[in-house]
Order: sequence, then structure tokens, then C-alpha cells
Amino acid sequence: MKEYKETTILDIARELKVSKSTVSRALKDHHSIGEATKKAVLDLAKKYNYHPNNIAYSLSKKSTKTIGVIVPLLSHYYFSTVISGIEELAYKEGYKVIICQSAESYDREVIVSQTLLSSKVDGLIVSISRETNNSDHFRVYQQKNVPIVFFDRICPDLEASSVCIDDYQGAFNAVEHLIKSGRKKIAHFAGPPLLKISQERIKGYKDALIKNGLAFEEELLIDCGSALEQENGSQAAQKMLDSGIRPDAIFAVCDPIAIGVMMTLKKNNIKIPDEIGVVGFCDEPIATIIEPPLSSLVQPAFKIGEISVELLLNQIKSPIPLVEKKVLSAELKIRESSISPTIFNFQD
Amino acid sequence: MKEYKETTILDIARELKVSKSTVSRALKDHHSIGEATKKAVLDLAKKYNYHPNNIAYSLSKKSTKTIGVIVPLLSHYYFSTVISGIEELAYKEGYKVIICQSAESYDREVIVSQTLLSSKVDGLIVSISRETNNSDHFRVYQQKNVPIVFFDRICPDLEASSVCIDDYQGAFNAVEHLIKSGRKKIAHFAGPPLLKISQERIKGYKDALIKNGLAFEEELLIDCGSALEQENGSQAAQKMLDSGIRPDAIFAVCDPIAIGVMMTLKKNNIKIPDEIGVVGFCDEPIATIIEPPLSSLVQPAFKIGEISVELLLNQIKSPIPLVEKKVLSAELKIRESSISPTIFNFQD
DNA sequence: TAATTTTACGCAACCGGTTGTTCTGATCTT
DNA sequence: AAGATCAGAACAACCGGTTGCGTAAAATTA
Repeated sequence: MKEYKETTILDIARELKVSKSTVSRALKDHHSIGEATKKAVLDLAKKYNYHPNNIAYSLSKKSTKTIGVIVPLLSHYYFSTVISGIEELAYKEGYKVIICQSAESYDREVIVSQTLLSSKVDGLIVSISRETNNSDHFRVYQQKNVPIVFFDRICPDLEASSVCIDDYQGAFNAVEHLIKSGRKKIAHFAGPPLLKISQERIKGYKDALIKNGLAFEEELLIDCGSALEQENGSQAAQKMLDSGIRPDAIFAVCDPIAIGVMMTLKKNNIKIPDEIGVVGFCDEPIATIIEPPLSSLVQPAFKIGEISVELLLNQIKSPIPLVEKKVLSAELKIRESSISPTIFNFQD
Repeated sequence: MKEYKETTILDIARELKVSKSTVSRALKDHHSIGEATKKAVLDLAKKYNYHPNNIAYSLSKKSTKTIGVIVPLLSHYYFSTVISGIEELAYKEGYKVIICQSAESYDREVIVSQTLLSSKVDGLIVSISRETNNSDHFRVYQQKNVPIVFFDRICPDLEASSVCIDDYQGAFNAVEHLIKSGRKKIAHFAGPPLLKISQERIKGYKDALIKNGLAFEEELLIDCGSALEQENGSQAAQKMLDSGIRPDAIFAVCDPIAIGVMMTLKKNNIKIPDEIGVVGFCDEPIATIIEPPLSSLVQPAFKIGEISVELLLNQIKSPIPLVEKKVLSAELKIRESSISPTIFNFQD
């Protein structure tokens, strides 16, 4: 059903009896084109509703003015907010954005990264899937001099620009906050072990314990499996309770896990924060809706998106390879779920 | 920093001392190429890690094998799930997907639709912004024979393929359910008036009242402003309470509004569902997390995405313009928030 | 063995732009 | 008046593929 004929530069050239190049230059206000000719071209372009063909442009300029984005899941508030930040700055700078999901699958990540590469994106912004254990598909980008910026979930074995939040410090602060509220037996529900963010948060957790004179106990470091879904948190929490392990506080690697944990605790009639205090990570909207409201670490998601674009453009414009690493801090937002039992009792 | 030279078909041709066309055909297993030549080409392609240039392909074939998607917001679970459905089928059919947000802004919607058009997408899938009151930017697509499919939020003044859920019936069922649970004074928190889905849901609400012998009262039809955020629901609910209006049930146009309403009710110490029953629309994950769990209408979001692609491909492949409209039904999921007071008392 | 068909490949145009170089006629210089 | 200068525009190659058509050599047929 393609019978529609787009107006091209050649159509305009023919009608005006000038050459293609003259039209091309007239359209971009080149100095070597006479005013009269320019006007004639512009008028005709308007008349025929001419729009340049991006494909042709890209082919000849070897630049698509497009940046690719790969995130694990669109359905996480955090990622969709980062994307909004990316779009905002990218559009402002005249770039288009192609968004892809890896669906937390390594295989899918490889496929979409290849697709984006042959679509000739000018750069790539990525947060890797929780399965990703190999970075060859990104190395190809580096070989071909296509800039990459990682955010949040970076590739540990790749020297590349990145923008992260300080997971270690965030976790440290969260756990220290729990300790200062009088908690003595704090469990950590950890994330997928492959991800550096999981490792960093575990480190922060441990160090906060030790620095505050509490011992790290292996049984309080709880594996939630490879996923970050609420369901995993629920199950892990139930398993913990069934094993007779009973902490007085829980620091969860992310909000969905924290929510899952809370659901299980409530089901078991354990009072939050009286009996167990809970802190999450990410500050998803749901944190304020669940009861009691969940304490969490706020990540400046929109900002992370903007900075990612900034670093990417720096690379695109730089004549030489460039590696910049930005670290932002996560701010602890204290809500009812982690208020110390005494304080809580007072106010009730 | 572009000094990297991609391997092209011409490079392979030169090395093998054959012509471009031979290489091109060899790569796609054309019958008129000898086995020996094919193998030589394939081997060399592998050796040099040759990847076809999609841009060049698109230019000559006048098809990008790409479909554009415009949604109001990525951060809504519903939309990101639809997108997953779109991607799933699209990839399977060899299409790439470009996702854009209109950010609920008409202006932004116009811009991204133009961008996608000059990126020469083979088709477009759209759910319009709540501000959109004009469809000229989509008419251009129709002029140029670029297929469009609308989902959920359609353009009422455009003859185009669409996939919707039966908002009228869904709303009707929800309200009837409330009535059958003994509710007599049911308010509706309505959506942005421009959107057809808002209108349909209002109609369903009214008809369910009337059919069940209840009068429609203007003051119980509550405007939440132009947005669909939780905040709007909260404010509208507080305003309602302040005006002394006190329904015994509320049907909200969507879950975020319902959540906002519930938060306000709780703040005012109104018991859900005892004093006021609540039903939402969309069944976002949060519906099961809030207390009490929120009754809602389940939209088959993933399926909607798949069907959208199906209808789009039908158009792309059809020699003549095609208009298909699919209507799916929303299933009412009853949870605690709308259980009838008596039943609820029994079980407690 | 000559005529015919097949097989395997080359030629060249095309998609719609960009851009370095060349050409032409008018104006300027001295 | 002859050469230099320059504005304004044309030429043509290029980006990296696809494809209709032509054709030489090999295989088949008569």
C-alpha cells in the first residue's frame, strides 16, 4: 500500500530547474546560495510540505542523531524516571532516543544491543540485566568507537563512563540509622549477587554493623534469589521466619523486596516498626502508600538520566576516548516503618 | 572520534574480486549464486564480523522494519506492560520498536509523532495524551499511508484501527457490583473529560445506576481535574468530604485515583469497605498492596500490546487501507475494598 | 555439433541526501 | 582592456545497501 510519493530534494530541484546540491544548500541557508534562489526553494518546500528524509541524512552523515537506551524493565518506576531524564536532555540537544528492555535477560540484552548497533545509534546508555555476566556485546561498541554510558548497574569488567549512586554509603547510612534507633539484630535481604550494586550494599551493611559494634552474622544475610520482585521478598521473609530467625530490623536491597517482606511480616502478625523495623532502597511511589510508610533511600533518578546523557554527549563530541565516572549520593528518607519502637510508642 | 571503518559489502567484494551484487545476494542465500561463492562470502563476512548497515538497507528498501510507539507515560504499569506485549510480538516478526513518551502533553505528542515520521517508521501504535484534542498530526500519517493503531485512548475523530477495552461495560459491572453489595449512594471520580475512556466510564456508571433503580446525582459525579495522579484523587476526595457529600461507595476512573481516595478516606478515619466501598480501574500492582486490597478492573495489558502489533502488521501487509477495531473486556477483580459491609462483618 | 537452456555473476541505476571541486559570468582592479 | 576576484550554481562522487536486466560460460537438449 505504498503509493504515496514523498517530496524529495530532487523534486524541488527539477521544478526550479536547479541542481540537487543547490536545493540542499538552500534549505540549510548556505552562504553560497543567492537570496532569490533560497526563497524559491523554501517556498516550494513549504508548498509541498517537504520533510528531509532522516534515513538518507543518516547514511550520508554517518550519524543518526539517536541514542539508544537499554534498561532491564520499563515497569520499574526508577527506570522510567531515569528515561524521562534522558529524553528531556537528549531532545533538548537534538537527539532522538530509542528505548529497549532487556527484560532482565542476558540473551535479550545481547540482541537489543546488536540491533541498536546496526541501527547505528550515536551512543548507548545502559543499565545491565541482573543476568549479565559478560560484556562482549558492549566491547563491540567500544571497538567501533560508539560511546557507552552505564548507569546504576554497571559492567564491572569494562572501562567505561558511568553514573551511579553511592550504594555503599546509602546502605551504610540506612543500617546505621536502624542501629541508632535501637535495633540490634539487623538482617539484610540482598539482591542478585552478580550485580555490583548488590555487592556494594552488602558491604555497606556489614561495615555499618561492625563500625557500630555489632557482629555480622551469616544467617542474617538473606538471599532473595536472582529476582527483585516483591514475591521474592515475601518468600524469603517467610523462609526466614520459618527457620526461627527473628531480627529486629530488616534492610532490603530495594523497595519491592521490602514491600514483599512487609506483607509477609504483616501476615505473620509481626508489628512494623515495633517488632521489626524495615528500610528499603529506591523510594518508589509505593513506599508512601503501604502501611506503615516505608523508609527508603531516594535515588535522584531523573538527574541520573540527565547526567548519563551529558556524559554520553561529552564522549560523542570528544576527539579522544573519554571515561568519566559520576557518583551521586542517595538520601535516606525516614518514614514510619523504621522509626524506633520507643519514639513510635510515644507518638501513638 | 570516528576513525573506525566498518566492513561493508564492498570490502568483501573487493577482496573476493566479485561484484557488490554478488556479495549482497550471497549473504541472503540467493539461488543464483554458486555454492562456492556463497561460502567464500559467508566466511569472509564472519572473519571481518560483517554486519549489514540498517540505514542503507532502509534507504533502498524504503522500509525500516521499525514500529513507533507513543504512550503518555512510561511510569504507568499499564503502559509499560502494553509495551512489553508490543515488543514481544514485534521482535518475533522481525520488527524493531521505538518507544516515546508524550508526557501527557499535546505539544510533545506532536513533536514525537513528527520525529517518528521522519525516522520513517513502518507503522505507529499510539495511546493519546490526555490533552490531545486534535488529530492532524496523525492525519499526516494516513496521508502518507503509514499505518496507525490506537489503543486504549483513541482519537475519536479519526477512522483508524484500534484496540480498546470495553470501558462502558467494565464501569457498568463495577458499579452494578457495588449496588448488589448493598451500596445505595455511589460516587464516580471521573477522568480527563477529553478522553473517550472517561466518557465511556461515566456512561457505564450512569446506566448501571439507572438500570438498578438508583438516581444519577450530579454532585456524585466528581471531577478529578485533568490528571490521573493519586494526588488528584486525594484532593478531590477531601473536597467532597468537606462539601458534606458522603457516598457509601466510590468508583474511581483508575487505580491511582482510587488509591488517592483511599488515602484521604483513611486520613478521615472512614472505614473501607465498611463505610465506603471503593473500586478502581486498571488493576495496577499496588491494588494488592494497599490496605484493604483494592477491587479493580483487570485490563489485559500485555494482550492489548500484542493485538496492537497484529492489527498494525495487518495494515502494513495489506495492499488496501484497512480498519479493524478490537474490543476486549475488562474483568472485575473483587477484593476487600468493595466487599459488602455485611459479608465483611461475617468473615471477620 | 549446433542450438538452447541454465547457472553464476557483473553492470549500473536507484534510494535521498551531503559536500568538495569546478565552472560561469559579472564585478572589480589597475 | 585584460586579468583577478568572487558570488552563485552545477557536477559528480559518496554513504552502503538492493535489484532488474544483460551476458558469458557451462550444461543440456535436439
